[in-house]
Amino acid sequence: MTNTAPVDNRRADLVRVAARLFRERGFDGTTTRDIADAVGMRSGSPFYHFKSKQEILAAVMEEGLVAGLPAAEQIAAGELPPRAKFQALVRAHLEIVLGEGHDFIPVLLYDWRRLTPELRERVQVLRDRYDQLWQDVVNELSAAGLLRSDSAVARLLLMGAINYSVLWYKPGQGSNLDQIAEEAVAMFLGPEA
Amino acid sequence: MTNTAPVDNRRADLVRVAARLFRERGFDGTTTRDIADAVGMRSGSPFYHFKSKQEILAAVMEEGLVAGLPAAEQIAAGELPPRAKFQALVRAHLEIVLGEGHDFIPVLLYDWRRLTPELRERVQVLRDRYDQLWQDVVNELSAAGLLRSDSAVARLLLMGAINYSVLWYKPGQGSNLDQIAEEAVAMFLGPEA
DNA sequence: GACAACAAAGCAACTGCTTGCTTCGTGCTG
DNA sequence: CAGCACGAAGCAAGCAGTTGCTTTGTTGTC
Repeated sequence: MTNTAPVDNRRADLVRVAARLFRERGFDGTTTRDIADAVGMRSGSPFYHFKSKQEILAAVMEEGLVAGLPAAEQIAAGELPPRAKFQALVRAHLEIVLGEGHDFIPVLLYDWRRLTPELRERVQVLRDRYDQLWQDVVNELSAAGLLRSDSAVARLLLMGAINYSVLWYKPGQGSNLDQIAEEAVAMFLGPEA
Repeated sequence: MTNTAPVDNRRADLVRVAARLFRERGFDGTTTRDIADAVGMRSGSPFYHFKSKQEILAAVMEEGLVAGLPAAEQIAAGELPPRAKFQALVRAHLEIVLGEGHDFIPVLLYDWRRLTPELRERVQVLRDRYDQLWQDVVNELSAAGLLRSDSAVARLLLMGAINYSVLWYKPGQGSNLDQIAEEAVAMFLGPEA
């Protein structure tokens, strides 16, 4: 097997390392020198791979969305009954948001406003797919009588409850992801049929 | 009527203006010069009133908590039945988080991590009171059979759903605060008895 | 020898904060 | 009441460090 993608390893390194730093310290709290240091480059070299610091941020967010979408889309398009499907989606989302090494989506949640309008629009395209996917599942739940509403507000409240966990979840302390997913589903959908 | 409190108006101005700027642009996205400009001072003058930029941030957060706590505590200590009490608390919290000119708590949610450990500890004292108050109401709901769980995770999911609205709510566009409060209560507690 | 992938060096703007000084109302004192 | 001290509030100027980014040179590789 020949090496079909020999390059771009350093670029991928930059994105991965930037994601971690952005998550830990925030976008403004991370300098391009920090990122360069963390991958063993000099301070100007990242700009060979990216036009600007903001482009790195956008790349981090897109990486997270591209990596997370397939699993979520597979669940949403699957044949599970509504409640099980919802639980699977919640669990997958928790993994995306809180899983070890998964720094990309937290960065998106934290530093969305730091993107320039153009870059925001670019990333929004992927975000829309993710939101639509959740809306579809919410509509299914509502149609099955498991949820009171199928409005966009209902979806935003649900996603908010889960996304907000980036602010309080500490791995290996308190509930684990499975337990949180169960508790969330129980709270939103009420007792099991 | 003589002017009994002539002073500290400028300091209060600084806090109010800083809250607005911090909310709009974030803590790191706002310079001390921006704040000085907005109240008609020169760049160094805010440091007569505050030791550091971080102290301004802490003052903003404390202002928001001190202003919001009385109303919430009154609701929590009141004699309303559990469901009505919860709805009132949710509505009051939405006002604190989304109401016009209420920039203080959004700043707390956005830029909590920007505080130094010492200042964070100081503000946390007030935050704890607010969290405990919510936990009490959650426990009441659980005891009344209206909620599946009285765990801290349950409270965090609830507060997350509501707090997350700072990221999507646009005044005068879509649902208003009353409607959001109703929808949230209906979703969490299920149909009315 | 051409190109990808950096290093080396630095620029220009910005940032939080400090320092020395001025202005102005207030109260005290002779 | 004149004269003065004094503290609150802020100005003017600038320092020292940081930041994103650019420019030019170098090196390994196909």
